Parts: sequence; C-alpha cells; structure tokens
Amino acid sequence: MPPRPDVSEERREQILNAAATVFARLGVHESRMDDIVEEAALSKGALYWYFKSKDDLVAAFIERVFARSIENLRESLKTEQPFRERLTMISRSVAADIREVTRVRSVVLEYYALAARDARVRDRVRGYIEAFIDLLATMIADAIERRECRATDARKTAISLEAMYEGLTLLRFVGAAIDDIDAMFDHATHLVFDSLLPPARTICDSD
Amino acid sequence: MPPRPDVSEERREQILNAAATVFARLGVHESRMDDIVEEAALSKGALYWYFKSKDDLVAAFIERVFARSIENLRESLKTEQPFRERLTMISRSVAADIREVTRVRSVVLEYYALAARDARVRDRVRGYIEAFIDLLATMIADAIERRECRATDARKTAISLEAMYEGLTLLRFVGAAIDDIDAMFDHATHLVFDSLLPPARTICDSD
Amino acid sequence: MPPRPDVSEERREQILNAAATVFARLGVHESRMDDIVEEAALSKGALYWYFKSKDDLVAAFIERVFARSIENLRESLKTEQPFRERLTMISRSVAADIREVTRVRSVVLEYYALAARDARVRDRVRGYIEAFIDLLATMIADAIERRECRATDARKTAISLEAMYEGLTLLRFVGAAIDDIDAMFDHATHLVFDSLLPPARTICDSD
Amino acid sequence: MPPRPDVSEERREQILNAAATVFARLGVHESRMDDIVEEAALSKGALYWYFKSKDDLVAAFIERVFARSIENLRESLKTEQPFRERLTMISRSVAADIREVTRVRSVVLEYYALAARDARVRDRVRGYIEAFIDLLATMIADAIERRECRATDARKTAISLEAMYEGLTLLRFVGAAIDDIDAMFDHATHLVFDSLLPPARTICDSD
DNA sequence: TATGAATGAGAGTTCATTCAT
DNA sequence: TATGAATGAACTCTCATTCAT
Repeated sequence: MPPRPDVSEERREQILNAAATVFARLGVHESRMDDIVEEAALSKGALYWYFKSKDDLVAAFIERVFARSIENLRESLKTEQPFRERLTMISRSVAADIREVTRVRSVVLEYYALAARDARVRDRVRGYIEAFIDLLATMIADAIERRECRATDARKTAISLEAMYEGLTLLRFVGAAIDDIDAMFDHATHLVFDSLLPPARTICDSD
Repeated sequence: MPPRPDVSEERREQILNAAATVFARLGVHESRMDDIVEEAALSKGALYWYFKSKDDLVAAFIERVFARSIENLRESLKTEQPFRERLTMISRSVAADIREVTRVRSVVLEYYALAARDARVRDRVRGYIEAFIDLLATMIADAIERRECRATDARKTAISLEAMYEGLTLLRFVGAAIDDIDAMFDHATHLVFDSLLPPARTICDSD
Repeated sequence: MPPRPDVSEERREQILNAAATVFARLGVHESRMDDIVEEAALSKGALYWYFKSKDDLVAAFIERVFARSIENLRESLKTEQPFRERLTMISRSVAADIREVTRVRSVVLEYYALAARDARVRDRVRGYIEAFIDLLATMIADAIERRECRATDARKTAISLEAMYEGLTLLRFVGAAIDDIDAMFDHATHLVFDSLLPPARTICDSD
Repeated sequence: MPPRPDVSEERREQILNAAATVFARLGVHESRMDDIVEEAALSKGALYWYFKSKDDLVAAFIERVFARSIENLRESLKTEQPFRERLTMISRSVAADIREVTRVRSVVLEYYALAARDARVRDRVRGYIEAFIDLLATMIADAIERRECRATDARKTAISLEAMYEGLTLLRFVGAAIDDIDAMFDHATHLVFDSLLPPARTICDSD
C-alpha cells in the first residue's frame, strides 16, 4: 500500500500517448526514446521504469491499438439487427477506424513486418487477427442459422472479409486508389454481401 | 586496350540477389550493408559504386519485386478466356506469388510502412498498386462488355479484389488464419465471383 | 511513547549480509544497489539511510571480512604452544578461511585493485595487512627469543609468510594449480618452517 | 593482398599502448572507450574495427602483459647457471617486473577478480599461471637431478614460489609492508632457498 | 524511519558512408 | 573499377542517487 496515490496507470497512459504522437510523426523506427521522453515531459529513467525496453513500449502500444479496434467491433455487433445492417455497421466501424488512426497505421504495418521474423510478435498479431475473424465468423454463422444468408463456410468467409478490410486499410494507407473511404467500403462489403444473400428464390420471386 | 565488357548490369543483379537473400533473412531494417557485401562476395566500395545509398538499394530491390509481380499478372491475362477462368487464373497467380516470396513479403511490408512518411516511396508504391488495379479493372470492364458479368463499377470492384489479395497475403504473412492458401484464395475469389455473375435468369433456369 | 528499540545495528547487519550474498554471486562491480535491496528485503531509501553510498557499503563490508580474518588468526595464536605447532595452526586457519570464503575473495580482490587508485582504500587495506603481519612478526620474534627458531629478520619473514598465504589464496581463487588446499598449505608452510629451524647442530646430531 | 601496406598489427599495438596508459591512470573499470580513443588518436570506429568490445580489448591487453612476463622469466632461465644463481635471477626478474608495471598491476588484479565469475577469463589466467609454475618446476626438478637441491616435490615447491611472488607483488601493489623491493624478494627467496639446500653435511662442514 | 518513483549524465556499441590507395 | 580501413554522430539502455511523501 503506497502512501501516495498510485499513478502507475496514468503514467503508462501518459507515455503511451506520447509514443502515439511521436510514432505517428516519425514511425517506430525513426522515433527515438528521447523524442518520446520529451513528448511525455518525463525523464528517460521514468520511461524505462514503466517500459523495460523500446520493444516493450512498442508492443504495449500496439496492444492498445489492437484492443481498441476489437472493442469497437464488438460494440458494433452488440445490438440485435438483421445481417445486412450488421454488415453495414461493421463496414462503417472499420472505415471510421481508418480515418481516426491513419497515421498510427504505419506503426501497425511496421509491426506486421516485424512479425515475419519474431515469433512472439507473430503470436501477438495472430491473436488479434484471430479475435477479429472469430467475431465475424460468429456473426456469419448466426446469419446462416437464421437463414438470412445462404449456407457457406463461415470461417473462410470471415477471413475473406477480414482480408478485404485489412487490404483496403493498407491501400488507403499507402495513399493508393481510395479517395472516398465510405463509398469504397460499402462497395466492397456489398460485393460480398450480394453473394451471401439467400439463393435463387428471392431473386426469382422478384421476376 | 580493348574495352572491358560492361559488367555493370550483372553486378547490379548480383547485388540485388544478395540483397534479396539477406533481406529475406533479416528484414530491411536489420540488414547491414556489410551483410549484403558479404553475401554478394564484393567489397563495400563496389556496393556503393552501384547503389549510392541503402535507400537506393532498397528502392531498386522493391522495384524489381513489383515489376515481376505485375509481369506475372499481365502474363496470366494474356490468353483469351472466359471471365470465370481468368479470375481463377489470377487467384492462382497471386497464390503462387505468395508461396514463392513469403519472406520477401516482409520487405514489401516494411516498404509500405515507409510509404506513410516518405512521399517518394508513397508515389512508387501507389504506382505499382494502381498498375495492378488497372489490369484488373480492364479485365472486369471487358467482362461487363461481353455480358459475362453483371454491370458494376469496374474500378471499385478491381480495388476490392486487389484489397482482398493484399489482405490475404498480409494474413498469410503474419501467420494468421490461413493454412491452405489455394483453398482460401479460391473461396475468396468465388465470393466475389458469385456476386458478379449475370443476374437472376441463370439461377432460375437451374431451378 | 516508549522509545522504540534501536534496530540500527541489526539493520546494518541485515544489509551487510545481503551484500555478502549478492557480492559473492555477482562481484562488487556487477552488483546493483537494487540487487542488494531485494536480497535484504528492504527499500532503496532504507539502504541509503544506513549507508550513504555504494562505496560506503563496500568499505563496511570489506572491513567486516578483514576484521573476522584478523580475529580468526588472533584466536589461533592465543594458546601457548611451540613454534612448530603454531605455524601449523596458522596454516590451517588460513586454509580454512579460504574454503569458507572463496567467493567472497573476489570482492577482496576487487578491493585490492581499487586500492591502486584510491588512497583511502589503500590505507584501509594496508592497515589490515599490517595487522596481519604484526601478529605473525610478534609470534616469530617470540620464537627467536625462545630459541625455537634461528635468528632472522622477524618482520621480513612475517611479510614473506603473509605474502605466501595471500599468493596461495590468489592462486586457489583463480582456479590455478591448487587442488588439495591443506596439502599445499602444509608444504608451503614447512618450506619456510624448515629454513627457520635452529641451525646445524640438530641436524648433525642426527647423523 | 591489400594494395596498401598492412598496418593492422601496428594499429593494434597503438591501441593496446593507449589502453595501457589509460588503464594505468584510471583502472579498467573507470576507463572509457572514449579515453582510449583519444589517447590513441583514433576514432571510436577504428577501435571497434580492431577490438570487438571492451572486454575483448581488456583480454588482449592482459594477454600481452602475461606473455611479456613469461617471456622475461624464460629469458632469465636460458643461461646455464647453478641453482642458487638461477633463483636469484628469478627473484630479480620478478622484482624488476613489478617496478616496471606497478600501475598495470591493478588491471591484472581486476582481471583476477573477474576470473572468479567468468570461466573463460579463469581459463586464460590459469593458463598463464600454470606456464609460470611449469617453468619454475622444471628448473627445480633439474636442480634436484643435479643434486644442487634436496629431494622435494618440485611442483608443490614451484607453486609455493609462484604464490610468494604473486603475494609479494600484491602486497607491494596495495602499498603494504614493502619498501625495499629487492631486499624483500631476496629475503623471501632465500627463505625458501635455505630449506632447499642439500642437507646436513654442508652445514656441518662449515661448523 | 521508510518508501520507491523519478532523475539524467553518461556508458558501450553500431553502422551508413567516405576516400586514400 | 575496386578496396576496406576509418569515421563519428547517434543510438538504446544503465544505475547510483535523491526526495516528496
């Protein structure tokens, strides 16, 4: 029981926020611990008191980014809604994510690149992506069960969706091809959505 | 003194090949000029004779990777074939690309990350991706014109496809979710494909 | 409020014991104040309350080691005994010392090394060694007076003995040459002992 | 085959000499790589070109000190001489060593201290001391064979001698007890020498 | 007395780049 | 063309010490 109020958590936040600012400006690789120290208005020692290395800091930072993304998605899926609306909500949620954190995305990419050679990083990244995919797969499986969607491999489809979202984010991020984010996400989502509609009958009926 | 045969081009290839090996093993960031010098069995001076900086070398390396990818795709699209077969061919071409160059992919990712902060890198990357998208868009537009595919925004669809391929590559690369590359690419491609089939009639007929 | 019992002395002991453990494991140079704090199950502040610096702590620690060694020797010399037995006792006392404190010896060595450049450390070390030599010299002078030993420069001989003991300790410590400590110390002691026996007559008698 | 004359060896010497100067002034621990760089009038990079770490530099330095000591002793033992003269020569050789390298000795001590915890250092030190002992043991064995010296365990006696020399060096080094080095070494050597003389007869004759 | 978060100067080491030969 | 020893600015991380509580 420390006599002073425990400021550990807010110090960590303070540092993580400083890191976010600096990483966004310079990228992880070009960011110096001194830059972050200055941004956080702390001493070098304090930074190393809370994070035992730069790698540790980067990992914690990424963890936070991932956790928030997952949280956003989970929130979007909470309410009871038809499949179509849910898909749209997800599309919008991810699109919003991008707009908010475009610059931070470079850090995520550097982290992805790192995953190739560091098994621990790879495990962390995989964990996050699997969590994302699981949420989507569950939603799709539900839809199939409710006949809102034709029978398909829920997991493979979830992966495809996740891949498309990651891909669009990437394209947007490298400044390629995508001007109107919302329009693009909607188009992409409906491309998949159309192919998931319950088959034939509906269409014939409308004939 | 007869002019010595110009070895410039093969020296560049020699260095680029060495770079490929080293980058694949260590990533761009962790690769030292000395590592590449050693792998190429050359001297430091020679390396700097052909590439004026590490950035220059990385750029040349990436350029080569991109060029080969584009070339592969262009080759796949050369023959006259129905839309459906073409899509399958593309799917297989990209899947093959991944298998071949998984490790190199980390270099591409690092380069993507770099694109966020360096306008020149961004332009290069955008150029490559746009070229890829253009190829896809042309193919789709052709299909629409031939009524092999229902009317849709060809460019947006091409972007979606490209995004999905980039996304799947990314997922595969970070070791997430994808075990059977071919199956996954086929599923993803057909998801889009199904939604691009000419509407209604065909389906009802099969009833 | 009754005055709390003074825990100063036992706190100092507690810290010194912790230091002994840590120094033995890591050496002075590689031991961190934090290591000692942890080993002592105290706080950093408490440590600095009792010892004003690392140097201060090291000095106190060494002082204790020296004092104990001197005490051991003094104890060995207390009883009335012939010269020969006394020498043997000393030999055994030093040999026992080594076995007990081999690891601590590295701390002493580091301290010796430090003595080269720090006059205060040098004075401390000199004081200890002089005390040791004085004890030996007194014993030898006694033996001479009692004709148990031939006339010789008592101090120079004491120095030689002390040197040999320090030397053997050093050799043992760096892992060189000495397997059987007792045998080695006996051999060394008797080398000197034989040359200190009263001369000639004794030997001729035995002819 | 380098076009320029190979300066590697002299560069190493240059650095080692600079290290000797700085180590003598500050001790190994307090010596900064920058100090050595400055003393050597080189760049930090050059220093690290020839020695891959501070540890490596220290090891090379010590190696040189050891090698020279051994060489000195070997030189002293080359000429054919009676046992008595040889012992005196050794005594003088070691005494001279001390006078020359007193300050360097602190580095050796730090190295000895290090030996306690680093097996590789220990092996190096052991090697040197064993070499020293072997030289002495061979000399003593010779003397025994020639009846210049009474039968004794040559190796144990060599160890005792080496121990005494190391001990005297240590004492001198920490500023204790020894004012007249030569007188002290002579006394110590003859202490042992007397006990190694062939027994009885000689002594009785002189009565 | 006792705590432990905070300090910050300074350490060893790296590595892209240069340039005399 | 080609070499590789040399450069040095800049990096991450350490740890004895302090001081508000």
